[in-house]
This record gives sequence, structure tokens and C-alpha cells, in this order.
Amino acid sequence: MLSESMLRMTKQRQVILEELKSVTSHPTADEMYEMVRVRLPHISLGTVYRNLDILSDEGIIQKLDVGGSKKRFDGNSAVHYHLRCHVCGRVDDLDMPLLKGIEKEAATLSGYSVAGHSVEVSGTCPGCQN
Amino acid sequence: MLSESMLRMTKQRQVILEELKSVTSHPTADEMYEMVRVRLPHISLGTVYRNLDILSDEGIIQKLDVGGSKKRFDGNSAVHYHLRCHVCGRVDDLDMPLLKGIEKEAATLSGYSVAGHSVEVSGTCPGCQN
DNA sequence: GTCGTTGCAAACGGTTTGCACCGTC
DNA sequence: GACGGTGCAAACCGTTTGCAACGAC
Repeated sequence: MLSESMLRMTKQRQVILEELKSVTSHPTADEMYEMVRVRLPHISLGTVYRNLDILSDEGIIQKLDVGGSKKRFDGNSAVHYHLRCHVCGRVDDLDMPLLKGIEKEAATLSGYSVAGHSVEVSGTCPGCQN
Repeated sequence: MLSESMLRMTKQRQVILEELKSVTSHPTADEMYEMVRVRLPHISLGTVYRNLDILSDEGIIQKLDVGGSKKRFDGNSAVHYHLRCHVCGRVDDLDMPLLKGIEKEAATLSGYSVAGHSVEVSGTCPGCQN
């Protein structure tokens, strides 16, 4: 696609992408900043934000709008559900089959032109249950 | 419960609750502020935020953590799903039966102590489809 | 050489908070 | 009259943006 041909692979963009792909957690922008700074100590937080935005616009990564005030990022661009711990805030993948019928049902009920759906289960993660 | 006995029903709190219960939309805090100002022109935005927080802590209303940067509030405290228009940002109720099995399934798969779940369908609302 | 990208710092938008006064219980 | 609630404004926090220098193509 057109926008792809304009994407320059800078050192910063490459490291951000590699670091995100290397973890199965769902880091926030400032967690990504800390991870990337190990390899690129002079990178700025603004650059991290800009690249995470660009990479998610391209569909290479996912920007998650789960509960909580901070957005999180997911190196896995496939649709899948999430679990969120309301004690420590961590977000885990929920490896469950997708609810296939829900989008068509929602479209019929509401008249919306449906583009997607998300499911978030909240609770206490094993580590926070003591 | 203890906290309930300490709740004072001020004019501001009462009007905020009445206005939220009177609409089926899911207003943001500043939309609530505008709605309430019709009846209480001198109310402050901070008071609106404080009361919305208190009322949702009491379980009288719901604070919605749906996609988008602003939190929204729902006078209907029963669990239900939502639709969000990614063009105009409006949030509608999705009147669908709850997915009963999903919490138990998630708990089994993840080891989480599950407290709840949410489903959000996104797309374009009828009004934004032209 | 062009033009997208970077680092920096300042600005932004939504929300929270400290304070002195006010009004409900 | 005690003490929770209010209005106001300043602070806060995550995120975005303007700008001049930089570097990938």
C-alpha cells in the first residue's frame, strides 16, 4: 500500500518493534520507553509514542483501549481477547475462540455497520490472589 | 452498609443523579456538567467528577471504561454490553443476552479470580453512515 | 537532496486535589 | 455544631505537537 512505501525503518522504529515483539505482556508507552532505552539511551518519549501510533496505524501492532487510563500495546496484531487484573493492572491474553456470531447479531439489533468487537474479562490475577 | 449511611444527599448530587437517570445515552463528565448546569448554573466541574465517582463507587451508576480518552457514565447499573461509533464517538446499549459461560471459561483458562467481563462492539452508527 | 524522523520542551485535555467556606444531618 | 460537600483554581498525568537539526532513501 502507498503508506507502506513511505515508511522509513529507522533504528528507533526497528528497536521499538523488536522489543514489543519480544514480550508477551502488553506494555504501556512508558514501559516501552524504559525497555527501548536499554538499547537506545537517547531516545525520547515522544518518538516512542509516534512510532507506536504509526506501527498500529499500519496494522503491524495493536493499540489496546482496555480499561485503565493508559493505553497498552500488543505485538500480536491478531484479534484476541484480554484479561485485566484490577489489583496490579496487568493485562494477559485470553486464549479463547472468538465469538463469531456477535458482530452480525449486533449489526442486526442496532443498525450499526460493525467493524469489530472486543472482550475484556476483569478480576484478580493469580499473583495478586496471595 | 456503612458508607451509605454517610452519604449526604445534596442538591448537586441529587440533580446529577436525576439527570443521568433521565437519559439513555452515556454522557461524559463534561456532558453531565452541561446537563446539570441548566438547573444548577453555579455547580463546578470538580463537583460533577466527585459525585460521579462516589455514585459509581456506591454501585448506583456505572463508570464505563470503553474505548476513547473520556470516561462515560451510565445511569443503568445493570451489566450490559455496548456499541461504540468510531466516527462520532457515541455509545449505545447493545441489548443482547449476556455470555454466561465466558467468565467461568476465562477463570479455568487463566487462573484469574474473575469479577466480571465487558463486551464492546465498534463500528459506524446509523447516523454516521450517510 | 528530499522529506520523513528525531529530540526536546512546551502545550494539551481529561481528571484530581488542596483549601477555605457552606449546608446537611 | 460536626463533618461531609462545594466552588475555585492549581496541579497532575498521559499524550500530542511545533520546531530545528538529522539521517534514510
